[in-house]
Amino acid sequence: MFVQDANKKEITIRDLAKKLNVSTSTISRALRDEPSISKQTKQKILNLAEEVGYRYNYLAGNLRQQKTTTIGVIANNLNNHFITSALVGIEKVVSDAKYDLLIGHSCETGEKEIVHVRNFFRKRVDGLIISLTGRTSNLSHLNPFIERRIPVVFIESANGNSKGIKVIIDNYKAGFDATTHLINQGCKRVMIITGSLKRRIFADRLKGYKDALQQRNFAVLQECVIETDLSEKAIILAVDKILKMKFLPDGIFVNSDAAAALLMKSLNKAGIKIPDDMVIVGFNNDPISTLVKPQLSTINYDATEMGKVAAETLLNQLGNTSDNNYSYTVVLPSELIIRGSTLR
Amino acid sequence: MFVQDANKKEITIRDLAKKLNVSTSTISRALRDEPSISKQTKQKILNLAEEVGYRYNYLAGNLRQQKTTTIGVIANNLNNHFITSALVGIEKVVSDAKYDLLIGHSCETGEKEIVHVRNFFRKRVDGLIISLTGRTSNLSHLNPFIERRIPVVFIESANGNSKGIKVIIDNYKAGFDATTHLINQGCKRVMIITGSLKRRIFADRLKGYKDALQQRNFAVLQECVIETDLSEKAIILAVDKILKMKFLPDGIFVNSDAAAALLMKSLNKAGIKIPDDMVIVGFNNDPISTLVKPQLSTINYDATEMGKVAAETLLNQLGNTSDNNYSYTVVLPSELIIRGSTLR
DNA sequence: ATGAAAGCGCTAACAG
DNA sequence: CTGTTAGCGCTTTCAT
Repeated sequence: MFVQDANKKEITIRDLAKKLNVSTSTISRALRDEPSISKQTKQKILNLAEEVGYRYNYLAGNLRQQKTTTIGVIANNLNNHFITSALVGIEKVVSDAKYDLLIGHSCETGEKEIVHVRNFFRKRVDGLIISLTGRTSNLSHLNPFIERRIPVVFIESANGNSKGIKVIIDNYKAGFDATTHLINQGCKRVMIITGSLKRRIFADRLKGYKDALQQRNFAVLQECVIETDLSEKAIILAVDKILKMKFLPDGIFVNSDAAAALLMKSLNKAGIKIPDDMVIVGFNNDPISTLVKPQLSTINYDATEMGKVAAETLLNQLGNTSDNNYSYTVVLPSELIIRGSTLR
Repeated sequence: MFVQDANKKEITIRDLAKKLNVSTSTISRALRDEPSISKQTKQKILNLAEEVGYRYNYLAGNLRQQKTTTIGVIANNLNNHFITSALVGIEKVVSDAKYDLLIGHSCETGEKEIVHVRNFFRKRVDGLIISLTGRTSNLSHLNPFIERRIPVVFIESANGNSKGIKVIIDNYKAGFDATTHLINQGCKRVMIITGSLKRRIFADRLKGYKDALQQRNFAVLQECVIETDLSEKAIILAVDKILKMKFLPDGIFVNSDAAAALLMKSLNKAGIKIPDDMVIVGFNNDPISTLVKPQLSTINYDATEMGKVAAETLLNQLGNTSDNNYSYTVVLPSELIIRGSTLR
């Protein structure tokens, strides 16, 4: 019985047309609810379609109309609370707008990013949302999109002056605020653990960190800037490095909450007490930041909202073939949240 | 200059055919590297295609071949470490196989699940991977897939005897092991905080919990089974409930690590010490389980591996129109990990 | 308000 | 090894 069903031929508008003795154009128009078709014929057609289980063939429709109603998302790291939260926002907006969401995972590797970009281009997505990997410096793989004015939105990953729309927070300010807070808490030796400085967001935060120090007449020390990929391994290594330092830092600005939590745990294990011996501020306000003890001070911003804005911005761009408005930046708010890890 | 590019017409195989004075079939065959075409013509064609920037039109090809090379995934909750880890595995296998991944987020609501299932059916995905919401009891929306023998894989959400492939762990055993461990740690009053019992996975764990108690001659108390959606709010409510109990539990089996971590924090706040006053075992071995103090005992299994297996199983099913092998269950290993939260 | 006809870009059966 | 032909299922002029 099931096998029978499996072999059932799909109903096409031609079948409907035949049964009702009208043309396929009429069927097509009725199904799309065009005003030119009379109420009665429309009703007849809709009823029959329902009855025989007709399903619209997007393959054919899309070919005819040369569009896919599909948005591509390329995530640099799906094991990341920020990205998945942003994805929630993107999915909501995109699916509410009746678009489909194609997803690719670059896994922080440049080659995979390129493969996915190419693939999405060939698959003719109507737009692209991308969070660049830390290793991406050359964006030429995006040229096919840019040349054709297919909207590209960079989320949380503005990269120099590339074309396209950037949705970010003010990372300079966030870095400045976090660092200033540490200084205000009495820190004399503030360290920063940053992600890849190839990524503009981290470079901006670092600049904020440096300016905050200089404003208070603190030297910016080479050894107090540790560039990592913020992975578990990298944090373990960073801890080793810290513990071997002649002068321990008394405050650390860590560019991710997950990394900050891990750092805190490792420092604890080495006998360093937070916040008594050292204070720590994280980034992102991940759920984890309130589950560790002490709770983490952090920079908060709404990742899901950022995803929504990215998707809305993208949808607004659709059909825009002019050069105007193709490239701009949206800056969303962020704030410092002070918790136990910096209070003593 | 860019605007010019934007208006550039797409090259088709017909264009290539004209330029080289061959037929479109030859072009088509050459591009697909069919052996029937001579090396020379192939080379000529490939060169020209490259030169003029030809891009294959999947819209046309897919229509012609009546397939999409697309897999749909419907996630019940993207704010969930298990799901996103599984997604990593799925994405890897699917994209390695040159398939595309369409994603939908049901957000734990049955209606959205239905909408996405319908949409993916109409979009003619070649297969579907789904993690059901806790509210899904009726699976009739999947019938269109099942009737046509389009592969459906349930991940971490076996539901009764529905058709399709299930990829799960032995939740009965996991529940049994976790509970037995608590009893072995001296607990006389073990509580379980479970997710929606409409979901088979939770029902199975509960069964394991009950059997473990009975095997040791403990009564199964109604008040010691709290059914929730494992959300933050629900856990806060559960804590209230616990604190008001006449006899406090001395051990709690919580069906998610995130919930367990939050529970631990709230109990701490109420002056209850873990593991001294109460021991806790979580589920999933989320990263968070090692970042809280004490570290959480938990049930470990590999979510990414589960995603991979789900995707591989699905791809294996493609093209199988027979009733054999359409429905079966894959059980992956899981294990209890003992950490500080149950050691006293 | 409806129909006829052309065609989106590709593939496949058949012929040679 | 290559060409001819027909068509996948839909939309869209242009008629009427």
